[in-house]
Amino acid sequence: MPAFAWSAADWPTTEAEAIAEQERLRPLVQPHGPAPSTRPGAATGAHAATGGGPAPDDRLIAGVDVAYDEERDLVVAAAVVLDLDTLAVVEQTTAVDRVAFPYVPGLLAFRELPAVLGALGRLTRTPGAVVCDGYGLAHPRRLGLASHLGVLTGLRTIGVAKTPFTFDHHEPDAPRGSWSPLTDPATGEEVGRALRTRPGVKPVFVSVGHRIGLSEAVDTTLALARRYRLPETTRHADSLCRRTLAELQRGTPAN
DNA sequence: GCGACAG
DNA sequence: ATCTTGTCGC
Repeated sequence: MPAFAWSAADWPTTEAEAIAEQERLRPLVQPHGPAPSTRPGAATGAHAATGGGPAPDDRLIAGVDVAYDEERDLVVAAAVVLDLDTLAVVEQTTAVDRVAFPYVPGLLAFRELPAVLGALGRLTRTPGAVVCDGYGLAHPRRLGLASHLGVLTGLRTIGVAKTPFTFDHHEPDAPRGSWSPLTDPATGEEVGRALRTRPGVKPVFVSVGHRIGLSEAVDTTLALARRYRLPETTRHADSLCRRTLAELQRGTPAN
């Protein structure tokens, strides 16, 4: 899945520019996405969905995550592709980059996506969907990390966050699979779901990224989180980017 | 102005 | 996210 077409030169530098970019991309998010045969390309180009690589394989699902070394201004991203049936790792890649943006609630995508796009671009296979560590439509301007990545790549994306952010929810019932609405206190609308992936354990927060519905996003999350609270995709991506950052630091001791 | 705030 | 000790449990 060759590198995606995006120029670092156009990446927002200020919060105002970043917010303007989110408003520009927001209308490009697709709820369920057209049938494969009529599916338009991503916002940046006709064949952006695969970056010019192989067609998406719905039997595969990817997970992405990043780790930081704030002191050296470094960010390491990891992309791990799993077989949706066996949850076996099919392929994994990493990418190192300079931190391109500070952490600002609501603008997380500008901090993490450059490196994530780099890792995804190194994959040989094209997954049918990508699970992100964060939110999708559940966002102040309805363009969280997951939705943003989806619009940029054309790939189907899902957002699975570990905390409620600024949203409201009631505790889901104890059984695995139970869920309750995640609502935006500002508008009252349902922006996602608090989902119990493990009996009696703190829920995860699922929201739609791009080209998928909330129910399917929830089903996919449950399929990926059987033994642990978090999806296997994010667990693998998390350990890989941390491991990579650690050995990178080991080779470049403190200055 | 103050508090809250994905990762 | 990262920092950071010990502790309970499979």
